[in-house]
Amino acid sequence: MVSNGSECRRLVKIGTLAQLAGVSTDTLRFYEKNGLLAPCSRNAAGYRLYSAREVQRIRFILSAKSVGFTLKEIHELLALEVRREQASCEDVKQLVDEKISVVRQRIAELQRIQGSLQILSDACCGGDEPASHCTILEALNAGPDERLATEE
Amino acid sequence: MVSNGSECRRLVKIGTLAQLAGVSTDTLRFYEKNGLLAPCSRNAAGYRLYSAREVQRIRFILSAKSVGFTLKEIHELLALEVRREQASCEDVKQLVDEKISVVRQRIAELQRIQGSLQILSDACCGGDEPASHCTILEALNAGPDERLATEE
DNA sequence: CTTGACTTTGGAGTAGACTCCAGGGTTTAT
DNA sequence: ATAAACCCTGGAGTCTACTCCAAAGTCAAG
Repeated sequence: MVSNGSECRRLVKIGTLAQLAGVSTDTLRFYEKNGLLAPCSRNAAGYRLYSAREVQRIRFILSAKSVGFTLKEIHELLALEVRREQASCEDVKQLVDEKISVVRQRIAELQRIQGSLQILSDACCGGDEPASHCTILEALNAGPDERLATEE
Repeated sequence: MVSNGSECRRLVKIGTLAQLAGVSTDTLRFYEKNGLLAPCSRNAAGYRLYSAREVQRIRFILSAKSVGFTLKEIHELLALEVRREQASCEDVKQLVDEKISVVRQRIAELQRIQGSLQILSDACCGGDEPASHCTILEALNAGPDERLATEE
């Protein structure tokens, strides 16, 4: 189970990386084909070998994916690279700042949804309000005002 | 204040709703076919008619979609409905609370990404740090904990 | 040395979420 | 009253992101 070869320098094969990341080997090859995740090297037999860096990379990919970034967008994020001495620095900064505002917007959307779900949850069983009926749309409508001011 | 049964004053046709929401009419019909958004009625010619309620609904759908919910998940969110007097209340509450934790997790992911992008942005041109090179992965690393424990 | 788990490539198939017709009927502005 | 603009249905096509072979090479244990 645990590889003993101390010569291995922590390089892992595709199956191990797949298990670490919780995806299939097919998915890893698919990501490679699409330029998201290349093995750092191959062994004599042509087996893909991955280092800790790639473990980190696949985790980032999955994290970004879980919040709705497309593979193309993730590719862009991963390609972002600041080199202070280069003239392109300003361009990169602008790009990054655009991404930041996208992310902020998404966080705001999620917070709205979370708030509505909280109202929905509070309206249920626990509260003393006369609400006998509530959906997420009505909760969204109720918004920050109008209703419970109960803070945690 | 009190909205009566017939809110039929301002019914719009599919093209108008599409424009309001910034999607195509095809998309609206697609959502209808998948149970996400039905017109509140049809006119004599069979044209779909939508009320303010549906405007709100499509906006919620798009908002949820933009943060990575699938149409199936959105369907579930929209189906969430609390009726205090019903026995199902506890079940619904549990479901809602599960959704809340999913949303919280996504917010946390996005905040991590945002933090990394901010580091990336700060590393660029403005900062006084000796960083001559920075990627989002390195920014992620630098972020909360300096290092991830590689479990093995 | 054999067995079985693992890896390779390439290519086909699938689910989700649209997107784009074709061939018709309806509404509206001039 | 007629053309432009809109709407209808049904079905085919597209794109993304996998997922699943098949045929063959590699490796570790017994």
